[in-house]
Amino acid sequence: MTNTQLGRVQLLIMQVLWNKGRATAREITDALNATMPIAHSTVQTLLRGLVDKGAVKFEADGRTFVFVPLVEESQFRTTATRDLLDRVFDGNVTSLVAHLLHHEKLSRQQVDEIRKLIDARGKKARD
Amino acid sequence: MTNTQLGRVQLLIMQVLWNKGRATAREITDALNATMPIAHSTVQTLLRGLVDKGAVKFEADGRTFVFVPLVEESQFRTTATRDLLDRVFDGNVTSLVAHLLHHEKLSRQQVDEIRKLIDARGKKARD
DNA sequence: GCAGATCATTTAGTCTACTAAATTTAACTA
DNA sequence: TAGTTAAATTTAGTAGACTAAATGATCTGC
Repeated sequence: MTNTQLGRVQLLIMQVLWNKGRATAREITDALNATMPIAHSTVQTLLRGLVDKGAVKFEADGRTFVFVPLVEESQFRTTATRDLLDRVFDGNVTSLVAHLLHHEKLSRQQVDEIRKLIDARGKKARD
Repeated sequence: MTNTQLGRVQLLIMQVLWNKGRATAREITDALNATMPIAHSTVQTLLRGLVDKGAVKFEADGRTFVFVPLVEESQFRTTATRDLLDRVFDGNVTSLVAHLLHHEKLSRQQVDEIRKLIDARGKKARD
């Protein structure tokens, strides 16, 4: 299940799980409430949806469930990035990078860091 | 109105408009039907939504409407990219670029091209 | 002038995500 | 064991995007 579409709040829940590794519904609710107001029952409903999607599994611990992410953050990042690429940039990675370089603020440090990434990548470029 | 959220099909409609500059509902329906089946009335409904959002305006030409994009593609790309950046990459451009370099296939030509973009960008980097 | 075509508008339904109250179930505690 | 607490489940509702049939309005050719 490497291709998982997530809703806005579902993604926030996954981020808590990626962060903690595993968590109960209550812990997730509390973590989210540090930033935004959300009812516990809402979190539970969304968690059920994530289980249905196969993004998360749960294990019984006494009478409560502990939720564990099945999809990894990097998998999700790939899905989400490819979605942007396909929908908005005609599948063209170069065109997305060009957009970032032209329209997002970058410090000299960040530009240097990106150059290093390119150099590293260049060494192992295929075809 | 530089921050426009668009639905999946609404974006396809906008892409036709960006392409042609201006078009009637019928022309848009025909263009979309080259790729996917969609009813003319669906296109008209979505166009009304785009007008409500301020993404598009229309001019009367005889008894038909000619639609004209108000939001530019590059504006939309900025919105969509920033959305990905904020939701998925913690607002960190470098981290998105790193992801692209690690997880998307790139030919040597593409890597070279990206390096050129960086060099050009590096020359005018602020702070 | 009217038949057929074409356009815009109205109406209506589905689906997904989100929201959370209300209810039920289970367990601990005094 | 009765009562409180905390969990899970059920139920219900909203909103946005998408879908398109049905209806209404206007033009065009004959």
